Amino acid sequence: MASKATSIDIAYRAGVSQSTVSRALRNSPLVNPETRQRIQAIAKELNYKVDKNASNLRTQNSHTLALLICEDPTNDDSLINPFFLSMLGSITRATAQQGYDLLVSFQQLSSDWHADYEDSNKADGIILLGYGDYMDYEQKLLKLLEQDTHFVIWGAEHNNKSVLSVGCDNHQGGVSATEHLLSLGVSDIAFLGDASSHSPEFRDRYLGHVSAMKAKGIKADKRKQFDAINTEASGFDAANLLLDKGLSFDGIFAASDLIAIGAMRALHLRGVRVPDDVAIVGYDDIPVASFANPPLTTVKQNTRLAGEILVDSVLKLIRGQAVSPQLIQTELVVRRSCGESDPKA
Amino acid sequence: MASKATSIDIAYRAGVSQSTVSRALRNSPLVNPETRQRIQAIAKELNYKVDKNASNLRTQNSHTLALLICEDPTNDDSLINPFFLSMLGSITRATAQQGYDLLVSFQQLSSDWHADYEDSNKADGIILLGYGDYMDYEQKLLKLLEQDTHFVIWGAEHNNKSVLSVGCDNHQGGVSATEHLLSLGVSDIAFLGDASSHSPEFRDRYLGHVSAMKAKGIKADKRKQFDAINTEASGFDAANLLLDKGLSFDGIFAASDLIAIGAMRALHLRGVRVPDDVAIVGYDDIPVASFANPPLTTVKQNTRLAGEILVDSVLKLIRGQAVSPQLIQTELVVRRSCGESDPKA
DNA sequence: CTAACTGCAATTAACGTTAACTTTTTATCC
DNA sequence: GGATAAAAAGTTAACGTTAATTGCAGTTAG
Repeated sequence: MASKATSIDIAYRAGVSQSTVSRALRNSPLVNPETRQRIQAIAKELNYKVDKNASNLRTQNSHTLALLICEDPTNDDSLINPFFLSMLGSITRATAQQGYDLLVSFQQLSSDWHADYEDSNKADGIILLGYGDYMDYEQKLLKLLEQDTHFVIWGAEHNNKSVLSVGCDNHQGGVSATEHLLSLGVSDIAFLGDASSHSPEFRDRYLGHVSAMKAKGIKADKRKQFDAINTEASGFDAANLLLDKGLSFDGIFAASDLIAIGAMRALHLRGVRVPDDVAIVGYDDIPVASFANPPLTTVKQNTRLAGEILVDSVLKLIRGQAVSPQLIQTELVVRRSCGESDPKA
Repeated sequence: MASKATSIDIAYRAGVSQSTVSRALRNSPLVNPETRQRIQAIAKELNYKVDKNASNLRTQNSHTLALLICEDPTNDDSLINPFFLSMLGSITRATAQQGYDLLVSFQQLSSDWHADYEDSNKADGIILLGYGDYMDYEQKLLKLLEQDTHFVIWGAEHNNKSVLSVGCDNHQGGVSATEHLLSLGVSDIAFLGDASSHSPEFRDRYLGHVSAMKAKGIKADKRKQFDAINTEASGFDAANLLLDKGLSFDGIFAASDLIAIGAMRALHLRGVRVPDDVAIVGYDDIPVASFANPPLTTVKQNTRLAGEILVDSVLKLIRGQAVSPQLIQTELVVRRSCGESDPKA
């Protein structure tokens, strides 16, 4: 074929007007069923597809969502946080299920993404995926609000009530991880992970940990909290620091699976056995967790559900429907790293 | 602001015509530098962004690529092949680097994606990521060709010379994995992975294995090749089958890391020690590989480079520049699963 | 002093849809 | 059989750009 078929070509062949073609293809009841079928047949034959740009321009919406993944600038491209990748998968499917397309982008924090996607009509709404808070993250969120952009952020409920958020209940996750350790008689627990307000997620997990301890009448020892960011290397370092301090501990609650895995490597090198000497719980249930040695007990975030709710939320926002922040319950996945038997092995 | 600013609004404020605004914003030399600056200042002030739909409609290109990930239909959403996720990351970055947007989609094989993205002008070109060959995959490729769609596929060079492909050299990867085992004195090697034409990648790895053996005067034992698809469970099953057969072997070359990890689980349960009793090499170097127990020696596919080349290739195709299929060399990553010492541990 | 040129900006015609309005055709009712 | 409504189609005006064409000063050349 010479060039792409347009609705006019179809109209010509069908001997009707172009607008009738448009209506017929969108199954408008205003067109005779017989004509409609004829038109649709021709369209199929010519392999016609409505031009999205024209259609979007006319209807002023793009039927597209943008997913922005904001990460700490890392030198290695391939080391994207596995949890985010899992979310990416579920968001992609949820988006497709709703008949929308998905634009994916990893954001350098420096760029002014805040202005881009929706303003240029590339997307009808934005999903922001990112851990922690960055330099000018807040400012940008405010800018988005100011511009009436439709967006949802992944994470804890935001100070600004106008920011719509969807996140897992990190506090509850911290509680159940700690309760699990306590139920096994492990009560001298170290926490590996940043507990400052720079990592709201980690901090909430820590607070959950503290309150679960408190509920059992145990005071969490602040000296046994070691900062760590969400990488294996950072977990390795934190565990070494912990060991170096010479403090007692029979359990570790790591703020993420990557941290836990790094910690296990450190423990292993120092001759500390898991779970015999130290029980360890991670967080996220990334794929690696089940393959670790021993398989890691962890707090699972339901990424499939999370993706669906995120997508559902932006769409509601776009449609002007009522929405409120959502908190998803976590689930403890018991494997061998705390001494329980792994059902799989 | 009431509604989004258009170029007409800017024209009004600047006291010039709308088309002058358009030119000024695209830095056309046809407009007086002074006027241009004035216009750009106003645009910034009004937070103006060109409407992509209008612009794309007019210029007839979308500055967008589509990435279609075709996978075997799996029931669990989150279990996307980690190798693909890594590719996704690198493709995303490469696309952004070239100033393009990226639409990502996971394809159910049933759907008629072949017709969608480029025909509807949503994307200027398509990158196809998928393992193996599926039911009507071929047909769809032909359809794409027929429609003059700009697309690249990930994988081995295609029979049809018109199909542009980018892939890693699976044969060479198979050779180097096997050579490594042989260099360690391991020569009774089982191969876990489909070796039929349904999995061109795996088959090439197998053929590489066979030819490396042959080069040392050893005939690969066809009985020691066990079918397995790219999942941990499948590797587990294949290894059990291998053990059940009672055939001798002191090495395993797994067609993928997931297969290798499943196999290691099976070996572990049967009391076979890695690397003491059996050396094992995987393929892909997915993140899990380095965290496995013992860390897995594997053939690394350079995903960053692959992503760049894929993107570069479609863009060349779109621009009508000459392109030819590319084969990327692999790299052996030595860890402990073959008895070598892991530099990391 | 007119003709040709140059540098800048305005006009205008697409791009391929959708949706509001109009018009024509067909069916219905007294 | 003619008024009336309903069904089906046609006309036309956007949507917000870009690019080709035209217009208009001011400058230069013959």
